[in-house]
Order: sequence, then structure tokens, then C-alpha cells
Amino acid sequence: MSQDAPARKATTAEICERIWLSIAENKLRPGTRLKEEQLSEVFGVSRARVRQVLTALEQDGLVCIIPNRGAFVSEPDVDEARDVFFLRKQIEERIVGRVIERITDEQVACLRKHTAKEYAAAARADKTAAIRLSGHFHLLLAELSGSSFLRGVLHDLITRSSLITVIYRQAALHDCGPEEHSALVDQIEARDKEGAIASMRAHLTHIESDLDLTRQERPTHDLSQIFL
Amino acid sequence: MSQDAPARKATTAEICERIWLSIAENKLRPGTRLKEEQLSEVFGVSRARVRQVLTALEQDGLVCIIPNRGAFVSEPDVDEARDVFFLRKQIEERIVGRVIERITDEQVACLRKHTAKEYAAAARADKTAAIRLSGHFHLLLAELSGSSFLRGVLHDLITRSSLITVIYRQAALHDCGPEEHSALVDQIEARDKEGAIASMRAHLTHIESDLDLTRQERPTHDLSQIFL
DNA sequence: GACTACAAAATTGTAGACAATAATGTACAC
DNA sequence: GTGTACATTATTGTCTACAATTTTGTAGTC
Repeated sequence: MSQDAPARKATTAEICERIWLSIAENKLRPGTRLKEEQLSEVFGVSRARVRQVLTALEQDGLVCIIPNRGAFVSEPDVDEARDVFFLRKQIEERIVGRVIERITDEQVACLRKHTAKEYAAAARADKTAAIRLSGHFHLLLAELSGSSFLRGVLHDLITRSSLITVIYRQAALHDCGPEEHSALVDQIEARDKEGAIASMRAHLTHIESDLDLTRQERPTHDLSQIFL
Repeated sequence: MSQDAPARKATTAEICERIWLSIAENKLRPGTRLKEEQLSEVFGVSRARVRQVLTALEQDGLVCIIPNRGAFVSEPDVDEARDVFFLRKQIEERIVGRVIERITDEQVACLRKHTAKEYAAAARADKTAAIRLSGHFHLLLAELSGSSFLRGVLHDLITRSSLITVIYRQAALHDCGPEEHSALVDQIEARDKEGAIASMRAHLTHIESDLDLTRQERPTHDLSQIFL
């Protein structure tokens, strides 16, 4: 029972990803408090490392650290959601354009391999893998653009997107299926720059439009606002 | 002599700003190694805090941390420079638009007060203050936009810009004088949205055009590349 | 004489212990 | 009975010591 603790030492990035996944799967709800000692027990690491993880997650916008209070799962508001998708469009269109200018056939094959994984995950209804792979597709594209700077910014934006999707997705969701990614790879392979950029824009607009960003009634934790 | 160490404990943000300023003033050159113990002695703080500072600076793109090797002042390449200014244009135009929609007269006065400081620093040829204030003007605008997300991203971009400016500025430079900021405030006060956005775009284009982003001959530290 | 293997020094990475701060519970006074 | 001040507890923030890794210097061997 208490053997659940991972035998091998978990690295910072691994813990970050696991927390990110838990949030993306809606197992960790926004506003949840993340106590350092608690996390250090769960992952079998020292508190020092947990602290590193939390500061990294804060940079990604996934958690919010209040000095002397602790870390909480963030609750991005509607405005932030719109800003995130606005920036994603700007950045990812630029990325796609640059990818097409420099991509090799081997790299196209690499993208194909990735979308194949996405289809496989979708086929066996593995939601966890689907979420992870979907995000990684965009990150892989950033990697192929050759700009580590844009990749870094996009990494941030994609983790935020996951959280935003959890909070604002409407009843009917279809979590960024593999089809659009696949179609995008087709256009990249054909070096259709205009088309690919348009597809990326449409893809992101599509994701955003599946969200319900109209409701201003986001839950506040400020009790004085609730019982006014 | 050895009393030089600051009596009061320096906070993380203060140390970050001092390092950023040293880089912006070209006292710390790109590629310089930043040893942890060295920094902890200079600022009179523990190594643990130095470590926090370095990870923060890495996030801002000012330093590059290589595992088990140490931290070095970054050397952004031309592509990254262009990406940074591309993103700054996108973000700051959006910020200006939003600021005009919600700014109050008190806040306009606050901007005026800031540009006054910029003029004062320019008048007494205080280059250090001029650099700091110039960056803070853009950050203040982000603050007034009300979007903490955009503010965070922009903070990152501005620190990177400082480093980029140091590396790629041509002989004749005029470090983003106060006049353009002042003119921008005029348009904001007049709620001239179109004009203000255009001014911001022109301002950033102006800064970028003063850089020499043509030379591909950026110094590499990979000796095998040098003596091929 | 030059190359390889080994040893020593320096530097970073990690963990655990201690101090400071904020939240909570309790008792006392009004 | 209610409000305030104080003590307790829980949690985060910081520092110092130890372990792992890399780099540099040295000696031995072909």
C-alpha cells in the first residue's frame, strides 16, 4: 500500500507533466491547494524539488503561488483565455510558415508518426494519451521550426490552453481530434504555405469556438464578493 | 573594503533587476559565466537564493543554464531577435488598444509622471536610469491593460529586448528616447485608438530598425565550429 | 614524445534542518 | 453572549551541509 511511492526518483519535468495531465484530465480542479509536503510524499521526492516544480508550473500559468500562503491551481479568466488563443494564433502561424521553409522529408515522416499515435490513442479511447499527444503535436511543430524561443513561449501557451479547455469547454467537446492535425501535415508535406497557415488558424479558431467564453460567472473565491 | 556587501538582505527581484541592468549596460557580456558562489558573495546572500535568481533569469531568457555546467549570459541569435520584436508588436498593439478602452484620467497622469522621469533621466544623461525607465514604461502600459497574463509575457520580452539591443545595436544608438513615449501618451489621453496602435507599432519598428540584424557572424563558442 | 588512464579540485545538484509567517482555536474581559 | 487578545499549530521560506558531476592536472605507458 504505502509502496505506491515511485521507486525511481522522478525528475522535475516528469512531475510537472504528471501534474499538468492531472489538471488536463480535470482530476485537479482549479483553486485546489497544493501543499508542498503533500506533493513531496506523493512523488517520493524532497520538498526542495517540489518547490522547483511549483515555480515552474507558476511560470506556465498552471498554478498560482501566493507568498506565505501556498500554491493553488490557477483559474484563468475569460480575458486571459482569449489572450492565450490570440497569441497562439500569432505564434503558431509564424511557426507553420517557418517549418514549411525548412522541413525535410524525414521530419515530415516524424510528424506522420506522431499523428498515427494520435489516431491510435483515439481508437482505443485513451483520453489521457490523446490530451498529451495533442499538445505534443503543436510542440513538435515548434521544435521543427528551429526557434527555441518560440517553442518556449508556445509550451507556456499550450499548458495554459489545457487548463482553459478544462474550465471553459462546453458539454459537447471533441478535444482537438487528430483529423485536423493530419490535414495540416498534408499541407506541410505539399509545402502549401498559405494553405497550412490558414489551416492552423482555422484549427485554433475551431478549438477556441468550442469553448464557452461568454459566461462571466466564473467562480470567485473572494467571499466578500459572493455575499455582497 | 569587504564591507561592500549590502547590509540589508537583497530580495530575489532586486538581484534579478541588478543583473538585468548590468547586462543592459553591457557590463556583463553575453557568454559570461555566472558562478553561483561568486554571485552569493557579491550580493551577500545564500547560494540557494542565487539559484532562484538564476532560474528566474533563465525564464526571462537572460541567462542560459546548462545542467552540471553552470549559468551563462545568453546570446540570442538574429532569428530570436526578430521573433521577440514580432511578438512585442502583436502584444503591445493589443495592450494599447485595451488600455485606451479602460484607462482613467488618474492613470493617464501616472503615465505622464513616468515620462517626466524619463525626460529627467535623459536630461542628466543618466543612462542606467534611462534604460530602466524605458523598459518600465512599456511594462506600466501592460499593467494598465489589466491583463496580468500579457504583462507577464511582455516582461519576458522586454528583458530579452534589452539583451538584444546590447548585442545588435549599431554604432549610433538613441535608446528609445522619451519623445515617442510622450507622443503615445498624448494619443492615449485623446483616446485615439487607431493612432495610438499605429504609434506603438512605429515605435517598436523604429527600435528594431536601429539594430543591425543582418550580420550572421554572431560569435560562436563552439570551438570546433571556429577551427573547422 | 604523445596519448591514455587515473586522481584531485572545483562547481553544481540535492536533501534535510531550522526560522519566520499566517491560520486557527481558546480563554478572558466586557 | 460577544468580541478581542493570546497561544498553538500548520505551512511556507531560507540556510547550511553533503553528494554527484564535471573539469583540470599528473603520471604512467606505448
